[in-house]
Amino acid sequence: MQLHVNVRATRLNPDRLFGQVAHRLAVAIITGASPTGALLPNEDDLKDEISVSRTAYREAVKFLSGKGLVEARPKSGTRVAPREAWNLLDPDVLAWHFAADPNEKFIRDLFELRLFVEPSAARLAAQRRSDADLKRIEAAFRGMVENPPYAEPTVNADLAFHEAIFAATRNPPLQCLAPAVSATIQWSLFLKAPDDQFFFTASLIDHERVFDAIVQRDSDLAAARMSSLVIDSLNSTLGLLAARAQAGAAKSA
Amino acid sequence: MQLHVNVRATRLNPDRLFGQVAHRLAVAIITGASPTGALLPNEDDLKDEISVSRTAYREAVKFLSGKGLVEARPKSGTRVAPREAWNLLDPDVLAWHFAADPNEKFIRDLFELRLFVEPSAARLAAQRRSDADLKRIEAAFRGMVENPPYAEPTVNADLAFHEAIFAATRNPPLQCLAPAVSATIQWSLFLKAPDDQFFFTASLIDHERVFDAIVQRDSDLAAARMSSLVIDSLNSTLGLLAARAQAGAAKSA
DNA sequence: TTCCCGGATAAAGTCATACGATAGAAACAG
DNA sequence: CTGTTTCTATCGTATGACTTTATCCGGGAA
Repeated sequence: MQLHVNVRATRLNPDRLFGQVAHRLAVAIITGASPTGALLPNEDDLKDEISVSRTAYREAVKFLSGKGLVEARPKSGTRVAPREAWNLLDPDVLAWHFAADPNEKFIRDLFELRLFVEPSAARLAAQRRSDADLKRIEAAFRGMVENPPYAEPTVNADLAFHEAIFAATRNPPLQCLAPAVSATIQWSLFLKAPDDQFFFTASLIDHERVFDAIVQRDSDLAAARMSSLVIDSLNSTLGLLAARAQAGAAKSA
Repeated sequence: MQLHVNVRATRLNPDRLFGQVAHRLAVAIITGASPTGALLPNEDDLKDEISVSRTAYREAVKFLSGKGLVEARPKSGTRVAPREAWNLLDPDVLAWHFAADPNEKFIRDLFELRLFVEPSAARLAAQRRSDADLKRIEAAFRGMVENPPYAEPTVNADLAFHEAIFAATRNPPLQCLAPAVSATIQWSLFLKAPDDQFFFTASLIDHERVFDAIVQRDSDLAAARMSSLVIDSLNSTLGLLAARAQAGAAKSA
């Protein structure tokens, strides 16, 4: 069975010019290089900066404004919107964060959200899953087992596993949170220590236990086990963040 | 104290031409008038349809593509994306739904999500609230009490109440779910029966109990009471939906 | 017949230019 | 110093030309 991945992947087409411009602007905003309230380069000036036509630039801005990153007000200029206005759960916005340094608070917040949502999703999945859902979840799990730890197919299988559970909830708005879950998983990978065999094996077991509970249609068990999975994942990620912070401190000293 | 409302309100500027076009297209997509896979009017043909320049049209499409509603590919055309790709939690997408007939499944799904998230949010708020948060929540609650039932200021106060609780969680990604909660509240209003004094009073009591729990920093209590609030609200809304369905059936019969 | 390749083609993407409208600053008058 | 006017900068919209890309389709090779 084919793995379902990235149904709700990023919408920005990097092949297109406006997409590259949008990416540049977005990263500058998210890293804080363009602080809140800063005027974006004037639509005429930007020709000199990145030799691109006003059209492409404006379409990039429209794309970003839809996600709340910028606010274009006629005559006064296009400004970076305050962070409270950003749609942090948008797949593109989540993805752009990977171009910035890891923000521990943000990652913790995402895990916190995940801890609220994903156990409930697992509960619903246990109640509502069809056989097709089950196959899809199982295929994803096997993808995690059969590939080398932390390799790309393994990570994709991990993402597919969680996506499949969301899909089994039959709740489309809830499924829109899958990208946020994916982001935390990708952060773990991004931060991964070279050979973390222990955490990987533990993670596999966590996943298997969730899967079994869903097979058995035991909703409370599924929720509880998903909680454990998320907490284990959080702890592992926090460990990696701490290690990274230590390494950074050592280097700068 | 001023009520904080709509921090994360819709980003579409209805004064601008491209905004009107985006709204038109979005409503057609969400109502299903333009079904999945349908080609949007060709960029050249649309001049005849809605006499608007290609520029404005294209910017509207970019805006919608960022929310996953449409997908534009050279040579093949701009198509309506499948619903799984839509960002249903985006404030604009939620708002556009109000232009369509109420979709009971969608509203139930939103309530389900709310039931997973908002009690947890109330729990965090009880733990983390500052005095300023408390003032903001209280101001919103007073706004609900002091205005006539179902009047606009009352509804705004209701929205502000829930937004303020999300704000008190200090978790920005979680706060991004506030628009989804607001949407359910606005649906209740939208469907409201003329004089539903009973439900309104019950709702006030629910809100007061949540507020008290947050004041007392009793996180479990806050979560439990928020659950009750959401369930009561769900039941009330389902009742309105049923009444509406009955009325519709009677009319068509 | 089937398969692969390559050109025709249609649609979106990009560019340059022009003009309109208006928010906000600057200049000015009281 | 304050209120008013003028002016400019900047976004919004329109238009036409050109570029890029993916699909379609037909022809030639296996």
